[in-house]
Amino acid sequence: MRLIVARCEVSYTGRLTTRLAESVRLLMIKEDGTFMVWSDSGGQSVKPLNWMTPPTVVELTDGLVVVRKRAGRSEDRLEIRLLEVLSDVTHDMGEAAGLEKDGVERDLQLLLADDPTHVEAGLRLVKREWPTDVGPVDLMCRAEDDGWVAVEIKRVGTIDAVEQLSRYLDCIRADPSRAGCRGILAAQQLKPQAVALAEQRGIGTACVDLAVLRGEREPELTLFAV
Amino acid sequence: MRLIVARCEVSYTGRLTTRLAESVRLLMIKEDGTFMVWSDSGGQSVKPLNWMTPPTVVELTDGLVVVRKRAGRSEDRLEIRLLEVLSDVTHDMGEAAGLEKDGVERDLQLLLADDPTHVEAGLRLVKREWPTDVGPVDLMCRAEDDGWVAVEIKRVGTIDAVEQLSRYLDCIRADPSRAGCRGILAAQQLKPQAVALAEQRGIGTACVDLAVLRGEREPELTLFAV
DNA sequence: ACTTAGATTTCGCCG
DNA sequence: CGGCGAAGTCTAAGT
Repeated sequence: MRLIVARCEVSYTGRLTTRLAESVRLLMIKEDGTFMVWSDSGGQSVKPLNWMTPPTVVELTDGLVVVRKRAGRSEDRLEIRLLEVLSDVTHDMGEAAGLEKDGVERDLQLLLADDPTHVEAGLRLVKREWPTDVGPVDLMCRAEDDGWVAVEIKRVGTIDAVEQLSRYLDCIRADPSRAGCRGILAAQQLKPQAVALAEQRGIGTACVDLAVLRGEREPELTLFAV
Repeated sequence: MRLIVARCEVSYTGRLTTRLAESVRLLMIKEDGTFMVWSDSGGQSVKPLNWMTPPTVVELTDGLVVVRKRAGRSEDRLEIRLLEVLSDVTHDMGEAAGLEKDGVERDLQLLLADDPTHVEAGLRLVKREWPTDVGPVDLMCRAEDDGWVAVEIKRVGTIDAVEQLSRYLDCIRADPSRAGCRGILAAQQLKPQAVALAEQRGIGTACVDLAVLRGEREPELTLFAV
């Protein structure tokens, strides 16, 4: 990885056109060809001002950096005019170990499949990823009274999720044996509008806590965790 | 901006939980408190492995960096165990000039409002952002035969855009005087599925070129164009 | 190869 | 402050 701190001007032409007036910025060039321009305190804190994803061609000649990339029939071009280089270092970082994630929607689905009672008391799983004509429902369950219950799981429950579950329910209820199927939207966070629309459509909502789910999963470990 | 290159282990707990095994990485700390962890060639090239947006509290004590942030009732926490610091430099970048963008959807809309004939020959603008119950239509126009035409503008025309325009048309046509209103989806790039669905629903499509729009903006140039 | 859906999406506008 | 839509979204999975 090469890190250049320099007073510079930047212009980009590609899908859109942008310009950056003279200022001190960080140019970050990764081994894989990724190129980024960073300011210390721009508007969007975790996003580079300009960037180009691999595959790129980087040319550094006489106070001018040109980063190019073929984009369909045209070309993406990032041009940096270097007015003063304050620092220019390169570090070999070797092979990086990948990021292990835990707690995304997939995990939420698995945990709730493991124990659907967190969605509604008495719920029993029939099948995960139950297929319908318009896509798979996350969980198909039976309620305490043996009635069918379709569960859609999201990390954030929005109005779109209610629409999605509604489409599934239309399909599911087309089968007379499941005409009485209920629907529940389960999410870590439920938007008020989603709750309102769900209520309007007779769809239930359940707010689930990942920590609680996890705590119930390995009861013996919770004693030592955190 | 502080740039630390170090062999380190990273763990994050917050909305989800992640772990990074020992490896050499770049720690980037911006003046505004933004904290990022970068590898040289991770999977997602233009996105940090871990990050935290301001406001953050950064503690660097004895081979351990702890970045904390209040997140609702809970706390986001990023912990970096430093095993070997290879470099640690700080640069003052002063005030950065902002990024000037040109060529996003907004610009496309303004250019087409200026000259709707690029959507369809003979089209005349009646109003930009014409209100309906389900949101504003980008352009409301009259065709050469004086018939109403609603235009939805996207940078990339997807199936969603066709759905959106369909909803608008339902509302617009509810008024008997505009029952015959046509719809056109105008985009820089049209997805084949969007074209298919549009055709199915009797909605027109128009592929517009930003460069051509821009070139035709000066009337004297039109004489030589095409 | 293309399409669909998730993301610690982020970010900006507008109420 | 919350909801909604755009983004140079990106990325990964399934078909």
